[in-house]
Amino acid sequence: MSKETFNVDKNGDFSNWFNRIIREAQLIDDRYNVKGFIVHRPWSMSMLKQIYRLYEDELEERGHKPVLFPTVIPEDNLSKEEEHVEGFKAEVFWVTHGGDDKLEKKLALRPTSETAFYPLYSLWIRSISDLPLKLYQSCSVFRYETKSTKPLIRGREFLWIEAHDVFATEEEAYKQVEEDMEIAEEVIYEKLGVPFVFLERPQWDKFKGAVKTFAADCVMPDGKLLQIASTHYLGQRFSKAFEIAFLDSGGARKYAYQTCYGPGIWRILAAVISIHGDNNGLILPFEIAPIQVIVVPIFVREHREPVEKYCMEIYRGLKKAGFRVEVDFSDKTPGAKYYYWEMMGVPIRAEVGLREVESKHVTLFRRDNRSRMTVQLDSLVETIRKLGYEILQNIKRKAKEFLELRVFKAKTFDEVRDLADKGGFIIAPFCSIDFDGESCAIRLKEALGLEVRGTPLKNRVKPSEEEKCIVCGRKAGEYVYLGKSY
RNA sequence: GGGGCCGUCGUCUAGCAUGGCUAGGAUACCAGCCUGGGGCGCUGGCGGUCCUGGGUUCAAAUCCCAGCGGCCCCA
Repeated sequence: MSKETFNVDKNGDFSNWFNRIIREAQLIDDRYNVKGFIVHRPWSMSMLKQIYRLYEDELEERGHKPVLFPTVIPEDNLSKEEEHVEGFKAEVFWVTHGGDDKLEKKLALRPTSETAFYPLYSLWIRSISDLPLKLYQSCSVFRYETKSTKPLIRGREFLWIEAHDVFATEEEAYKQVEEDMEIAEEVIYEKLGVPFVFLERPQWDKFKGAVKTFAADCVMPDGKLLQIASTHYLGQRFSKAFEIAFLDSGGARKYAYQTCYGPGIWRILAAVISIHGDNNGLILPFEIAPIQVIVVPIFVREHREPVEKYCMEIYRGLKKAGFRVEVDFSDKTPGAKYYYWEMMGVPIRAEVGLREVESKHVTLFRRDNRSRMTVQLDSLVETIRKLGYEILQNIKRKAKEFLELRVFKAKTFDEVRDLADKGGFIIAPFCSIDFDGESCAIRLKEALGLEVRGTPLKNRVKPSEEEKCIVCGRKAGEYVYLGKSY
C-alpha cells in the first residue's frame, strides 16, 4: 500500500479535511493576522477568476452590464431603507477617521451595495425607456461577523457578484428572479457540478429590505447546508426610499420594481472543493482548474533529451488547442509529482517516458476515478477535450447522488427528530413561512437545531387537508425544507 | 449568544506539571552527489522576537493578567 501525499479522511472529519486542504493545496493563507480576512493564493485566485468569468458571461448574455461602485457608503445612504439598515448595522465596519481627523460623516465599508447603487439609479432612471436597467459588479464586501469565521465560507471580507436590476413592472421583476435561478443552474450545477436546491426563504429569514428572498442551498460533506447564491424580489421598497421612479407611456410617475442577486463566489468555490474532493485532495472541474493537464516526464539520464523534447511537443500541441497545460520539469521523482498534482486536483495527468516517445503515444491519468489510458499523439487534443467533459459529468453525477441520498421526508415531529442528525434536508409539513410560522421555527431550532430553509420553487406541492404542522399541529400550509446550516 | 481547547523555525512537534545548560527533533528548503513508470538515499547548510504586551521572580517558552489569532462543541 502506497503512502499518500494528503490522506485525510474527508467523510469522517470533514472540518479537518477542509482546514488542511485549503492550506496544503496552497489555496489560501489564513495567517494574515486580522480575524476573518484571508490571503488568496494563486491556486484559489485562478479558480475564483474562472468562476467569475463563467458567471459574468451568463449575466452579460442576459443583458447585464458591468459597473463598479465605491467601497464606502455614507451613513445617510445606508439608513434610507429602514428594515435594511436594521438588518445590517450590527455588522458594518465603519471608517471614522482620515489621518488624525475625525470624519464628519462616518463611512460604511459596503456590507452589500443597494444603498450605494440606488441613489445613482434615482438619477439615471427618468423614463420607461431607461428600463429595464441591469447592472452588476464583481467585488468584495465587508461584514463584521461575530460568529466564528471560516475561510471561503464565512469571512469578514468576501468575494461575490451583486446584480441590481430595475423594471417597470412586478411581472418583469419576478421573471428576473427566475432568470437568476437559471443562471445559477447553468454555472453552479452544469459547469461546476455542484447540485443545490432553490428555496423561497421564510419571511423571518429574508434579506433585510426585500419582499421575498430566494436562495440556493447545497449540502456539504458533513451534511450541513451552505447558501451559495440568493436573489431577492425588492418590490418598490427601495425605489420608494431612494426615489427611483419613471414616467410611463401615459405620462404618470411610477416607482420601479427591483431585484438584486448575490452569487457567493467564495462559497461556490468552497462547495466545489468540498463536494468533489476526496481523501487524496482536490478534484477540480475541468472548466475552472488552473492547470487542466499536467505533463510529467519520466526518464533515466541518458534518455532525458528525447523525453523532454516529446513533453514539449505535447505541451505546445495542447497549449495551441487552448488548454491550460504545464510540464513539471522539477527535480522530484515521478511518484512524488503524481501525489502532488493529485492533491492539487489537476483533472488530467499525461505521463511521458521513453515508452511513449518510441510509440508516439501518451499515457493519461484521470484524477476523478484514478484510471489510466493510452492514446496516440495525434488524437490527444480530441481525447483531452472528451475527457474533460467526461470528468465533469462523472463528478456531477456523484454529487447529485450524494445530494439525493440526503433528502429525507417526515410527517411528524418524532420522525423529524430521528432524522435530525443525518444531515442534508428533511422535507416536512409546516404551518407557514409567513411571520406567523416564526414561533414554530424558533421552537424547532431550540429543540433540534434545525432551521426552516424554505419552500422549493420547482415542483412546489401544497400539503393535503389532513397534514399538520410538525411543531404546532395546526393545519400545514407548506412542505418546508429543514436542515442545519453553516 | 453560551461553553471548551489551543498558539514554540515555513510545516508538524519535544520541552511547560515541579521556572534554571546554547529551546531539541522531524519534515520542508538550499548546495553537492545519487536516483527516476507511484514519495531512494547520503553529506553538509539555512531557518525560532517560544503570538503580543504587562506582571511575579535572582531567573519565564514554562506561573499570573490582558489583548490578538485559531480550532471545536452547544443553543
